[in-house]
Amino acid sequence: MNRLFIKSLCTSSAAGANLKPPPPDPAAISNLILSSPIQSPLPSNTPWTPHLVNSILKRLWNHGPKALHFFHLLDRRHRNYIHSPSSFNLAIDIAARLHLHTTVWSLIRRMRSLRIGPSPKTFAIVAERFASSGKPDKAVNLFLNMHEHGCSQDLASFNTILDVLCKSKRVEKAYELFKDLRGRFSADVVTYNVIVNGWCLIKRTPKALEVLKEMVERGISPNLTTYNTMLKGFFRSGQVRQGWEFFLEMKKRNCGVDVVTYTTVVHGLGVSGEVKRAKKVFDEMIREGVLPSVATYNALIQILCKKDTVENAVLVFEEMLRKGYEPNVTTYNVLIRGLFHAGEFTRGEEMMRRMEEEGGCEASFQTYNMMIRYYSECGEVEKSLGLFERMGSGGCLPNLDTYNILISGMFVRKRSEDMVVAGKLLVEMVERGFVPRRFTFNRVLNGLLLTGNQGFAKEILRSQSKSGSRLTKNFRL
DNA sequence: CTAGGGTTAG
Repeated sequence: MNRLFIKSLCTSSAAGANLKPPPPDPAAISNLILSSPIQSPLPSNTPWTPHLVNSILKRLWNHGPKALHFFHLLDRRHRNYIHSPSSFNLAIDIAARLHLHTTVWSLIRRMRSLRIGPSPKTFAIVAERFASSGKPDKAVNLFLNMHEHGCSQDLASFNTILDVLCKSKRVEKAYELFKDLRGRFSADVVTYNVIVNGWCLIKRTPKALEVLKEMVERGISPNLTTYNTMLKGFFRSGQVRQGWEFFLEMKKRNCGVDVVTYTTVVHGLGVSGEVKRAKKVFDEMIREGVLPSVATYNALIQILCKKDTVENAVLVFEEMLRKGYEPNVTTYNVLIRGLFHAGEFTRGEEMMRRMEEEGGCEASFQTYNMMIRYYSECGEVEKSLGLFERMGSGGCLPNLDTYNILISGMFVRKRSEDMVVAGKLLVEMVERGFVPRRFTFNRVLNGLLLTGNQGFAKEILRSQSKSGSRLTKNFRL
C-alpha cells in the first residue's frame, strides 16, 4: 500500500515534469517586451538564465532602449537572479552604441560591486566604440587606466587594444602605442600580426613589409597567419602582381599554404577580374589536396556573380550542394544579391525561400537590407515595406541602415502618402534609439511640407524638441 | 574581443 502510494507519487511527479511548461522562448519574450509599453513589468515566473537573457539582448540589439530597460528591470527587481558577466558586456555594448556614457560607466561600476568584472573583454568593447566613433585617444586612455577599474593589463589585452585600433583604421595610433609599450608587454607574434594587418587594412603594404622585417630582426618568426595577412594586403591594395608573386614564394618556401591562403588568392584574383585564373587556382587547390571550405565556395560564387554571370554562380552553388557542403547565410546572401543585381527579383525571392526552408538559415539583416535596397531603388515601396514588416516580426530587427534605405526609397515615387510613411519611420527609428542624420531629418520634414502634410510635420517637430533632440535646433516651420 | 579567408559600393 505504502509502496503503491510512493509509486503513484513518483509517477505523478514524473507526469508533472512532463506537463511543465516548455523552456521559455526568447523570441516570444522579446516580442512581448517590444510590444508592451516601457513601464510594463516583466513576465513573472520565468526561469531566467544567462543564456536566455543573452539571446533576448541579442534579439533586441537594434532596439537599444528596450533592451537596456529589460536589463535594468531584471537587475533591480529580481533578487534571485544576478546578471552574468556576458550579459553585462552585451548591455555595455548596447549602451555604448547609443552613446550613453553615463549608463556605460554605471554598468561597469555595478559589475565591479558584484565582483564579476569588468574583464579585459569589457574594456575591449568600450574601446572599440571609442575608436570607431573617432575617439582613438579615449580608447588608448581606457586601456592605460583599466587597472584603476580593477582589471589588469597583460599581453593579451595589449594585443586586443592594438587590434581594436587597427580594425577601426586607427593604425597610426596603434603603431604609436605598439612602439611605446612593446618592450613592457614583450610583444609576440600575435602583436606583430595585428600591426601587419593594420597597415594592410589601410592599404599601406610597404609599412606592413617593414614591420614584417622588423619582427624577423627581433627574433620573432612570422607564421602562416603573418603571410596570409600580407597576401590579403597585396590583393586589397590592388597589387595583384605582388600578391601573385608572394603566393608563389610561399609555395616555394613550403610555408604550408592552407585553405585560407587559397581562398585569399581565389577571391583576390576574382575581384580584379581574373576569373579564369581564379578558377584555375580553385582547381589547383583541390589537386593539391587542400579541401575548399564554405568560405572558399562563397568567394568563388561571389566573384562569378560580379565578374562573370550569375548563372555560372548558381552552377557552382549546385555543385557545392552535390558535394555535401552546407551553405551558410553568406552563401545565400551573395547569391541573392547576384540575382537581384541581374534583375532576377523573382529568382532572388525564391532563393531566399530556399535559404529558410531548405537551407535552415535565417535571413540576416544583410539579406533584408540588400533586398529592401533593390526594391527601394526602383520604387517598389510595397515590396520594401513587406520585407520590413517581416523583419520586425522575425529574428532580426531593422537597424540604422534599414531605416536609411527605406526612408530614401520613399522619395522615389514622389507621392504624398509615401512622405507620411517616411515620417512614421523617422519617428519610429528615433524611438528605437537611432540618431538619424540631419540630412535625413530635414529631407523628410521638407517632403511632408511640400506635399501638404504640415500637420504631421509639426507633430514630429514638437515631439522631437520635447525630447531635446539636437536635430530640431536648425529647423523652423 | 589573443592574429589570417566569403556579404556593400564608391
